[in-house]
Amino acid sequence: MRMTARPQNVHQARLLRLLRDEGPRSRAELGEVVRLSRSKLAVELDRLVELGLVEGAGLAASRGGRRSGIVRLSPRLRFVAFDIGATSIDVAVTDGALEVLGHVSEPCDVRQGATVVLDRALDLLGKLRDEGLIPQVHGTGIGVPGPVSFRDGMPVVPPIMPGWDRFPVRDAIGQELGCPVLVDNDVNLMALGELHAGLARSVDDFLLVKIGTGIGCGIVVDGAIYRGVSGSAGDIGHIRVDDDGPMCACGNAGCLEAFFGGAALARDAEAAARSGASPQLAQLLEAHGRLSGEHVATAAAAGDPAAVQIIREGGRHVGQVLAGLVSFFNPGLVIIAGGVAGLGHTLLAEIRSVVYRRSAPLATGNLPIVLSELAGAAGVVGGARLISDHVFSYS
Amino acid sequence: MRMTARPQNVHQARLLRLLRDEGPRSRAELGEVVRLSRSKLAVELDRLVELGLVEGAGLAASRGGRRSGIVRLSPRLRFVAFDIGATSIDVAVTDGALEVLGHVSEPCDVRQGATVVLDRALDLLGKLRDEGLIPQVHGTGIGVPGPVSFRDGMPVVPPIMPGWDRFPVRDAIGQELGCPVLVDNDVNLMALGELHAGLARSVDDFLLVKIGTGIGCGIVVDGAIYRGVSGSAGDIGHIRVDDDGPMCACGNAGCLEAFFGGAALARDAEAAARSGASPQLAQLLEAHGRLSGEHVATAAAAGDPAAVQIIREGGRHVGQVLAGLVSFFNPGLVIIAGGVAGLGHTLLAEIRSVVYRRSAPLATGNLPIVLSELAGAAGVVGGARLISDHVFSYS
DNA sequence: GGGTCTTTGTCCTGTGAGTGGCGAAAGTTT
DNA sequence: AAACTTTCGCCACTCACAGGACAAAGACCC
Repeated sequence: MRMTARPQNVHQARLLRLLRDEGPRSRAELGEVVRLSRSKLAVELDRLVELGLVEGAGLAASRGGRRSGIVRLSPRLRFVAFDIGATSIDVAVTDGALEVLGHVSEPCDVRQGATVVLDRALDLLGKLRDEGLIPQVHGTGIGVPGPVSFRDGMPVVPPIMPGWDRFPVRDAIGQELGCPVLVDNDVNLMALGELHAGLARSVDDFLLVKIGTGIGCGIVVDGAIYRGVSGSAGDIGHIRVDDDGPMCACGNAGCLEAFFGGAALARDAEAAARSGASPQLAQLLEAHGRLSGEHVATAAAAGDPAAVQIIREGGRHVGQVLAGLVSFFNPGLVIIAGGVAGLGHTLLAEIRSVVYRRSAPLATGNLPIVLSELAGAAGVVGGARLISDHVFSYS
Repeated sequence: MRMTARPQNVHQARLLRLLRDEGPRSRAELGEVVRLSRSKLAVELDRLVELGLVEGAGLAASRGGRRSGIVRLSPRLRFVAFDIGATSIDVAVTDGALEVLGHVSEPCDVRQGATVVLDRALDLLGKLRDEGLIPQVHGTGIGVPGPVSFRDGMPVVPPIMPGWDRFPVRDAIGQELGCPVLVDNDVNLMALGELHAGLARSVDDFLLVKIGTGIGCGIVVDGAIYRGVSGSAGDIGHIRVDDDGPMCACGNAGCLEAFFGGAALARDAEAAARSGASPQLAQLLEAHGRLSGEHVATAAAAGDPAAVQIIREGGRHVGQVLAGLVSFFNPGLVIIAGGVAGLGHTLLAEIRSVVYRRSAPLATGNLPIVLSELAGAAGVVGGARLISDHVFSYS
C-alpha cells in the first residue's frame, strides 16, 4: 500500500491549511494571500495535484478579465476521529475541510479496557466504511477521557480508565488503519474543535471548560493546544474551592468536582428529591431510579426552584475557580461545554456573574463567556483538526 | 547617527542568540550546531563581523588538526535595563551575553509619575555612562510594576502607578536613547531573567511567583513570556482564597494579597507585636515605628514562634492558590521570588507541602518548587534578555 | 461584431544564492 | 620527517526562483 501523501515543503503545507480553513479559492486569490511568485505558486499547486491532495474545480467568476481556475482540496481526502468518552464512543469521518460526512455514536463504558473499547470503535468505523464514505484514510485523531502523553501517543495513569495505562493507542490504531494517528485528551480535542468550527475561530488564546462526568479545561495558546510538561495541563477538576466542602474521590475535601462533577450533581439532585425540596426531581427519580444532570436540566426548565438552586450553586463554584484562572491566564474567550452545557443560561449567568465580579478588571474587560454551540461534534471535529494539522504540516 | 546594527536573516539571528547563550564558540563547533554548509556559515559570520556584532577571538585548541577560529559577540555590544519597582529603580548595563557590567539602584516612589521617575532612571544611566561602560546602546528593556500593553509599549490602567496610564514609555525612552526599546511588566522580566541566568535555563514552561508589595506571576510558555490577550496574564494577587478572609483594597474579600501582600504582612506583624504574641516583633516595631516582611524574616530567623506562624499561614495561602495554578498549567518548575523570598525555607516548605498535597499528582510528579537565586538581578537581566531577544531576531 | 483593455496562466531565461569538491594551511601522531 | 587529521578559503556547478514576454480568455466600448 502506498503511504498517504504529505506536503513536500512549508509552502504546500500552508496552501493546504488555507484551503482547509478558507475553502476553495481561485489561483489568483491564493497568489494574493501567500507570498509566492506566480511561477512558484503554479509549481507547488501542480505538485499538490500530482500528490492527489488538491484538484481543480472549474473556473471562478471573472474579475474583469480571463477567469481564474478554482482550486480545492481533493474530495477524496478523509480524516477519522475517535472520541472516546467515559461512557460513550463517537466515531466520525470528515473530508479535507473537516466537514463531518458521517458520525456514529454508541454508549460504551471506557472501563472495559483499551482492547475492547478500541475494537468497538473500529467496528463503528467499519459501519461508516460500509457506507462507502471512506476511500482512503489520511489520518486519525483520537481523544480519550484522561491524561495523555502526547509524545508517546498513550494514556498515562488515567484515573477513570483502568486497563489503559500506557496502552500504545497511537501505534495500535496506526498499525490497524495504516495512517498517521495522534492521541490527545478529549477536552483538548473539544477545544480544537471550537477553534476550528466553533466560537473560537478568531481567538488565539482561550479556555474551554468541560463539565461532565469530570471537569476539565482545554487551554489554547497562540492557536495551539498547551499541554504542559507532562501532558496534564487543564486538569482543574480537583482545584480547591472550599476547605469545608464535600469529600472528593481524590482524597481531598472541597474539590470542584466534589461540588459539581457528574456524581456530585446526581447526589445533590437525589438529595433534593428525597428531602421533598423538589417534587419534580422526586418524580423523575421515581421514574428512572436515579438522577443525572439531564434530569436537573429538565426540572429547572420546568421551573423547579430546587433544581435551579442546584445549578446556581454549581455555577457559583465553577465561577470561583474560573475567576482565578481568568485572572491568571487572561484568555480572549471562555467556552463552557459538556453535558452540563444543557443546563443553559441559568448556569452561564451564574458563572458570568462570579467571574466578572472576581477576576481582574483588565482580564474581564472584553471577555465573552459562552456556551458551546457544537454539542457532540466538538470532540470529533477537534480530533480531525488535530491530525489534519499534523498531516498538513512540513517539518 | 547610524542605526544600531541588526541581523539580516534568520541564520544570523540564530547565531547571535547561540553566541549569547552558549558563549564564544569556534567556527567548527558552530558548523556542527547550526544546519548550514561551511561556505554559508562563513559568509554569514563575515557579514556579522562587518556589522560589528561579532568578532574573531583567537584560535581554539586543536581537535587533532588545524585549530579553528573562535568567534564571539562584539565586546562593545551593550544592553540597558530599567527595572522600575513600586519603591525603587534599578538600572543596569550588560554586554551582549547579558553579563551585568554595571548596576545602580536607588529608592524611588513610582507614584511620582512617569516623567519624574523616568528622568531619574536616565540620570542613573548617566552615572554608568560616565564610568565609560557604554560605548553604544543596542537596546533597552524596561520593567514597570503594573499591567502593560506590550504592543503599544505603555502601562494600561496600572493600579499602583498614578500618572503612568498610557504614558508612551517605549517611545519616550526610544527617542531619548536612540535605540530599540521594549516595555513589560516587571514580573515578566524576572521570569525572563530566571530563564536566562537562573534556575529555569533548561525549562520551557514554568511559573515565577513574585511576592512583594503585590503578588504576581510570570508565565513562560515554550521559552517565551505569555502575556494573555490584554497583557494582564499572571495577575494572581486577587485570586480568591477564602470568602471569609480579610477585605482587600480591590473591594473583594479574601484575595491572596489581602492575606499575604506587603500590607497584609505588615498588618499581621504589627498585630502580633501589639497583642504581645511576639516580644521580638514588638521590639522591632518600637525600634522602627512600623514593620515589614524583612522584620518578620529577622524575627523568624531568631526563632520567634509568632513570626514563624505568620510565614506559615502566608505560605499556606500562597500554596492554596499555587496548587490550583499548578494543576491548571502543569509547569516544569515554580520559582518563588520577591522581597518575601527572604523568608526562606519556612515559607518554601509550607508552599511545597500544600502544593504537593493539593495538586494533581501528574502535575507534581517531578515539579521542583524553589526560591530564586538571582536576588535583585533577575529584573534587569530579564530586561536585557527581553530586548536582546528582539534585537537578535529577524522577522 | 470588431477592436481594445484587463486579467490569468504558461513558458522561458537570467540571476543569485548555496552546495560541495579541491587543495592549501596548520596541527598531531608515530 | 612522513603520514594523517582538521580547518578554511576558493571556485565552479547546480538549482530554485523571480519576473518578463506572450498567449488565452473574458469584459467593455463603440
